[in-house]
Amino acid sequence: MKKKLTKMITKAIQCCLDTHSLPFLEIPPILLELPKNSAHGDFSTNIAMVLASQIEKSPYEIASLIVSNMADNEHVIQKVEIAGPGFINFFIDPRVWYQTLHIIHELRRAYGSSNLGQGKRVQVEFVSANPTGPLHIGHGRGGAVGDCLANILKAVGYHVQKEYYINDVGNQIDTLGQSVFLRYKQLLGEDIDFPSTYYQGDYIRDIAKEIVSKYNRKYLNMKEEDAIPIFTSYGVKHILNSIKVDLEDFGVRFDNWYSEKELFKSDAVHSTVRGLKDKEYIYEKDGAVWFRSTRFGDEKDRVVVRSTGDTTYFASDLAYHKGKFERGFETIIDVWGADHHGYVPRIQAGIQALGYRKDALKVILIQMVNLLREGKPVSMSTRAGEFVTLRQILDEVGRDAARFIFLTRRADTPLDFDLEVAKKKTMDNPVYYVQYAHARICSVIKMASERNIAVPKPPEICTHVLNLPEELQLIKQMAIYPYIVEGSAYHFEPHRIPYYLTQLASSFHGYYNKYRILSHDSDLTQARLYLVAALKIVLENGLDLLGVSAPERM
RNA sequence: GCGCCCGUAGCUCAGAGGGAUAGAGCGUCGGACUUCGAAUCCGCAGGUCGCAGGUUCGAAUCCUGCCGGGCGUGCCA
Repeated sequence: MKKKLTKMITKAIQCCLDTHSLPFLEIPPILLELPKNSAHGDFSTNIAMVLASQIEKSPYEIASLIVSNMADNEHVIQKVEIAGPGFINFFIDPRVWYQTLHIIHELRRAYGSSNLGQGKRVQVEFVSANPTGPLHIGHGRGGAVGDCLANILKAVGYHVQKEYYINDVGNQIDTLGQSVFLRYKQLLGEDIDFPSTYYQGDYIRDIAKEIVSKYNRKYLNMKEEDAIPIFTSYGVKHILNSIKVDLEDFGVRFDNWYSEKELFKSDAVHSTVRGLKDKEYIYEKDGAVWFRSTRFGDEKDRVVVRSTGDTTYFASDLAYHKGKFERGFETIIDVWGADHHGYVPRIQAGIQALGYRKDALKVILIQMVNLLREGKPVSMSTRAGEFVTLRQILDEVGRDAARFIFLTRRADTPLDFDLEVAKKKTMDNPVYYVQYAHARICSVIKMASERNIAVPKPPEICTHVLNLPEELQLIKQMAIYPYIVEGSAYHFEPHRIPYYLTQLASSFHGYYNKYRILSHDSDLTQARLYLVAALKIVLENGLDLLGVSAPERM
């Protein structure tokens, strides 16, 4: 519909140019918006005002010219008005809106999908928590956003891969191995002074216990430098496994798990540094090796090889991102915690130095989650090993509520997550509001079928009896769903989907309370069933993008 | 100090490539179930969009400066 109107307007302007009723000018992109106020029509354009700034004619005059030159061959427009400072408002013929019901029923699961992405390859990397401890609530938010974003991009026609980057080498991992080893010795009766810089959580002890029960005192007699690597890899494997289980239960499944260790094995880290050296982006100072990121706008140069000879995390990241492009992704998306935002300029400098476009990388920053219970903050201290894990959230509030709440607010604003509110089944918690709309529709359809009324097929339907303002409103809302998905993809903003779904559910609940779907009027009953069945499809598709279930009963 | 993000109703937040009269939910108060699910609906109240300038036909939205909050600013990850 939008495309049709755009085309008609463009033609009308072209027509004005041809007849010289408008002076020569370049036709700017025509923006059609959906007015908030229904008195302003179904679509509205400001094109006359935009043109007025280029030529000496009043917006009203230009608008009149455009309108009088418009050819509505398909009779889709019911009425056109010029209003306000020069808006052209279009009122669409209801028959056109009824078409969208047919489209929804025909496309079903595919309704809302498009080919915006044209099959371009995109990678979304998210969560990527270090395998040194269980996932916490912040990872949950990142997981929900990354997963949903990937779903949305897929829906608009990108070829998407979801990846988890495993930082399985480096200081933190070494510390993990040492922590487990010390707990192991402690369990076997040695008197141990456990350093405060080591991982304090109970899960470390659990891993040590497991090793004791499997291997008993075997590693006690071994030299420490031989034993610790064994504890390290055992710990990593164990923790990574529980991370996978948690994510699975959270409904997040990755296409690929990428190991930093493999990056070293293939010599990618060092060869990336060498490659940069050839381009003179690398120099030595104070015994360390530096990357000249200031060349690309970073505030200072960054170390890639420490004076100890160890490469930095940043060096790995350069190699990792280079590899992403080499694997054929045109766009790569990194979902990071906002506390890493200072890292963005240097990694962007990096990919430019490696010869890729700065905007080929999009970093989505996820703000922190404030965990509350009944309005009061829940204390969390990573160092003391006291934190609320994603597992606990899943057990307490459930996957659907957790995901929906994570996705309802913009990623870049801090989020208050109240455990008690998340369990409530009221409008504090819009998950159930949306799911309830879906369940209600299922219930109505079921009731209808018990009365031997099936959801009708398109040719049997008299959609024109759907002439209530609420019904047209619902149809129009469903009609914009594909635009919502596209906009959400274009701006990398998943939160638009839950917002839309809540509005859609609200329109439905209002309609449902005011009118009856099943009545003695057979035509009307059929038409309304057809309407709500379409609504059910849209709700399902939307919830599916969020990774939230659409229950038939609740 | 410098950099990034955020300041919208009492609270939590939307506001869709500048658009017309800035919207929801919660909370207050008052109403609606013998009829398709009351996890719902309807109504009332609530605002100088942090402040001050600028850009223009038009700004919550873009630019500059200030104020307030968060985060970052390692040869840590």
